[in-house]
Amino acid sequence: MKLEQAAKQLEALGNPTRLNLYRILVRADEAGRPVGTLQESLGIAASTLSHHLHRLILTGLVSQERQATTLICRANYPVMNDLLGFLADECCADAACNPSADIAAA
Amino acid sequence: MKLEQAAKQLEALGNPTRLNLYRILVRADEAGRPVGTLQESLGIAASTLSHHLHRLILTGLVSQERQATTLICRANYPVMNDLLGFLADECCADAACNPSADIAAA
DNA sequence: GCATTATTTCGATATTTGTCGAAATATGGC
DNA sequence: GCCATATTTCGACAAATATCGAAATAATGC
Repeated sequence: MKLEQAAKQLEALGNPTRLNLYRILVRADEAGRPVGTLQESLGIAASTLSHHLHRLILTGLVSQERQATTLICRANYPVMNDLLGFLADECCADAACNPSADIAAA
Repeated sequence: MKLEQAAKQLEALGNPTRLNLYRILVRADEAGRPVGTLQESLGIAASTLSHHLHRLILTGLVSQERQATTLICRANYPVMNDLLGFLADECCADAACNPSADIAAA
């Protein structure tokens, strides 16, 4: 069920620490960010960061790549695009999310 | 902080029952839905539904209007638009979410 | 293979969440 | 004012979450 998947991803983003984390990764773009520097930026325990990263990775929103001893984290844009697509298609069908089109739709 | 607000709204949508609920309300459009029919559609206890509705209302994603003894619930589109805007602006800056533009951006 | 650095897993704990049924409240009609 | 219907609030409880420090694992370089 697609709705379950969307809910999981929304839940993953629905935590201030994780949303901030995800935002940092998006801004890092293709270069990504090693886990270590993420920890410094966020100022949380390594184990806590690992936990949040794990949740983002489980939903597919973030991916990791090893480079020697460090792990590079990157935002997975296609997944976010799918999620935005779901919200637009399933939850904001047609003119519903476009106030100026309400009159035309009615 | 805008990020906190966005996280709250994402969290509100990040539960299968609430996402489903919100979807139903979006599809009901301007007509909205009384709490009672929502309960039938979702098949959950009235108190549970009330709890979920409360959370959606707290974030501004849903609003209610009294009509005699029944409460009509409606999706609040501008709030969803703001949220989508936040995701697009803060978290998917520029070409990041547009795969075809990656080459141009690099 | 050992030391070093990077990251995760483990265990613990306080807080939050999701769910229910029962009781309380609100609104309108008689 | 009382009754019927609609909805919320009140406990209660199991499950999930967020957080930490300490210990374990992974990977490289010597």
